[in-house]
Amino acid sequence: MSSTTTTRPATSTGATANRRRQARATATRTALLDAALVEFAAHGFEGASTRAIAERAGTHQPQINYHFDSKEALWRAAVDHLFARLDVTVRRHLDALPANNDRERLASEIRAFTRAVAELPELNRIMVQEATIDSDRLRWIVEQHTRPRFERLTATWRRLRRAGTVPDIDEVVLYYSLVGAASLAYVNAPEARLLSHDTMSKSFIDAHADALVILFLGSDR
Amino acid sequence: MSSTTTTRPATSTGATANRRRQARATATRTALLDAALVEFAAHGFEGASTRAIAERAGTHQPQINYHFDSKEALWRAAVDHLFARLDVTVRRHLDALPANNDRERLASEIRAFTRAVAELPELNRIMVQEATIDSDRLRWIVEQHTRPRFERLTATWRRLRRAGTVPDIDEVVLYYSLVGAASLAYVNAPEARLLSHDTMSKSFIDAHADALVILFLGSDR
DNA sequence: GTCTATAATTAGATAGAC
DNA sequence: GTCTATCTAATTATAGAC
Repeated sequence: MSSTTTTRPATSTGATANRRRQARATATRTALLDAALVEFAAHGFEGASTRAIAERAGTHQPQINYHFDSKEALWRAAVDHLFARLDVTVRRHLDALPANNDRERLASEIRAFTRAVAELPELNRIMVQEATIDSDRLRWIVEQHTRPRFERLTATWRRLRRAGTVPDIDEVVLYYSLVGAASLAYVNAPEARLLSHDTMSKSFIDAHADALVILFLGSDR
Repeated sequence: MSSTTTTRPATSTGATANRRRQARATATRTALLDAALVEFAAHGFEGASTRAIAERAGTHQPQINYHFDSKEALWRAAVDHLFARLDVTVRRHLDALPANNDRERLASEIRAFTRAVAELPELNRIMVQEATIDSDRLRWIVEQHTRPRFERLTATWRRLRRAGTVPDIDEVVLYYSLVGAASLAYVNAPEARLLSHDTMSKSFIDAHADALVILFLGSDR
């Protein structure tokens, strides 16, 4: 140890300093990603300022252009990060809800999805702000994230609909009705609060998840 | 007539000129309101620029501060204008759908509401962008427009729920599930188009309205 | 990698001619 | 009422010291 420090003292201290610098850099990157999610969700891509993002992350505005190439590259990295968290969150809630048959499996997926979107309101806020007008960002998010999930849900619904397990409803109608019904209470949580109800409480989320299963799959069947 | 023009020619031409100027002013105001709705819906309050709004209205940017006091005053006037159009549009669709009993009346209201939000996608786009974060604008829109409509729908649902006419679902859960299910397909219409489906077509809207009645009221009962 | 300073644009709002 | 010109402040991005 002392031999190491004596044989190459400069290199060793340089290495630990490098390690520290790199850890600090990773922390800055992560803080910027988290701050970006909040700001983009609250003000939209154009309304969010890089200064506000940097300030929320506890660092300086030029760090955004250093760690990411541009405001748009930061946005893409933040969205990737968010969808990865969605998958993890849905899976976590699914594991707690084992299912036996097709109907119970879809019921579990609806409950898990509802709990996940309640946990990650920023995701649907960003989606709804971007999906409102055609743009390069929308095209990117659709091909990267929306389409695979859209195809998976509509395929499942098509199968259950043919089997007569679910109501006779077109799959695109179903997709937007289900996603809209599951997400609006959390996207609009600040509004709901003003209307005198906290939609972020566990009791609301549980009642909401159960209600969606009843609405989309019926109470028994 | 010719006597009028000859007895007070200056006053008369001044009066018609005034009338023309006033008509032009009203046209400018209306054009600004319509342009503001599109821009605010597409980019949010902070993302929309007064220059882009004026250009879309075919006039110049300082006209906004002349006809309205500020960007925020223009936003409020545009939102008032939009909610007034919502009421007219819902009523128009309701008249076409007479109802006999409580359940049929609510079914008609769900169908009319769905068709109205499909016709006015800007309304829910603006709502979802403002309801995402607490602000003076959100508090204003909630007290002016959201709360009365919220109270009306939840009161109706409470009554039908007590009578056993509808599924046993909490009224706040119902409110956000129904509004979300009815609006997302139109709020996110550009995304839906990229996913290969035009949700603005009459056939989609009809299928959607019927599906929501089945989902929220059951297929018969 | 992080900081300060600043360049280059663009924002909302105002002044004043017509 | 409508126009051009412009003010002040805020925006994203870059340069360069450390």
